[in-house]
Amino acid sequence: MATYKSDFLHTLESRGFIHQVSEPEVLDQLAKTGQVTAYIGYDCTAASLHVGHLLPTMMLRWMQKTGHRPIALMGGGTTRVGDPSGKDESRRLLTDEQINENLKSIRQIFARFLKFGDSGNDAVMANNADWLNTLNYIDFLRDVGRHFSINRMLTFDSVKLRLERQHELSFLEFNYMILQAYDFLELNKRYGCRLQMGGSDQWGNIINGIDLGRRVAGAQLFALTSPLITTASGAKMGKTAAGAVWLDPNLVSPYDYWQFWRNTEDGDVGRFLKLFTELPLEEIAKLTALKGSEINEAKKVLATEATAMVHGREEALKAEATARTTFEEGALAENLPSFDAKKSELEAGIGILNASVQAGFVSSTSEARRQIKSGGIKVNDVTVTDEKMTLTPKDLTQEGVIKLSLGKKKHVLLRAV
RNA sequence: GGGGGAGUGUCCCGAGCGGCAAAGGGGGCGGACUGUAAAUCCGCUGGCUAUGCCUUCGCAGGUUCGAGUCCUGCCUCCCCCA
Repeated sequence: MATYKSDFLHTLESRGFIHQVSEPEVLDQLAKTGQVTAYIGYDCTAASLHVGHLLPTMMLRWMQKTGHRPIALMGGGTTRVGDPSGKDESRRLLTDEQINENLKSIRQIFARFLKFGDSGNDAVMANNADWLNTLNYIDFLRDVGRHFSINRMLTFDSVKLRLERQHELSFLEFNYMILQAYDFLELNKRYGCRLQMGGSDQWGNIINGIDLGRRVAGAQLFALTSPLITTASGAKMGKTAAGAVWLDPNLVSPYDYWQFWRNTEDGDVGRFLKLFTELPLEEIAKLTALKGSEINEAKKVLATEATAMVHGREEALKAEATARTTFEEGALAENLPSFDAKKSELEAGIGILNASVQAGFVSSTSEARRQIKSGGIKVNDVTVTDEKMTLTPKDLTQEGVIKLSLGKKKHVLLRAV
């Protein structure tokens, strides 16, 4: 890889964000001498962003930090179509109301990463529904459609794979790549946007936009993609048993978010520190050099930094402290997740099976039974052996709570109210 | 339109002579070992008021003491012919 002269590309490169860049020298020169505007597209199929969105969002953040202007493009229009890339089945289509609601809540999450506004290199949030929804079909075909070769489109992986595997690919989905190319063109017109970034699977789509821009507007546009992130042991990143790791504190608490990063595999710590925190590289190098179990210190730093980015430093430190008391001191931490139980019910005795379900770490009493059988459930750090056991006021600790645990990592407090 | 094939445990893939809560994987969860890691090994992986009861094999009926398995109709997908 070339060594970049611009802060922007140099930073991305040295932190491991770059997979492919089109015309790297030209882009580097542009970024060095002036302000570049770039965008990344996000779909709005969910009401929150998750860990998988973190990497592209960090790219936007670094962009802004190095003096350039980021655009977060919300796919309010394209979400109505669905990207076929890498999927065998069509995405379910969402209603406009759903899409708009999702947009609203996602907007708030973005505000934590980027400074939005109207001046200098303030970030812009655009929504492609603004231009896609009002498209006139005939005009679009004539102005844009003529530049796309079906022959060529059929060779793109996203299409080819679907066809080879004999899976359905509707015309609607087939158009996705055209719309995405059009987005690039439109953002170029509206904001002078010249660079589109995205995951490596977006390369083909981005190139389409570049071609369209050259043909229609005579613009020189650029592509930059980031590598696909998997864990050292090959699993997809950001998935846990409970599903996606959301960035919304109402969906995944700061404590759980901290825990997610704390449990990073050894082999990923260095890479993740570079990608998901803003610590200087020298410091990361020091942390990565730690051997054996000392690497746990690096994981804590990763967890706290990553959590601070999304939930604020205060929440991050609180999560760190809670983890320290719970795991390292074996003591009871007040800030563990908790749920309430009525005092009267507790006096009558709450069955451990039901309590486990209420605590949220098992989904049925049957599962609770199984966990007890294999020694996975603890009350106040004592393994439960009898599934008929009941919790009573006697089990309350001095702090007035009962600590329920599943396995070694999941702890929930029952509070009597 | 004609001929052939497929749809299985609501995470996925996939076996299944009429006795089936249904083989085997993957994934996940728990246990052991560790360092809240990985790898490895062991156990579990429909629900419930639980030595029993209830609900599951595309959908709806039927045959049978008994149906994932046989029959009929329907839906969806794929292949070949038109």
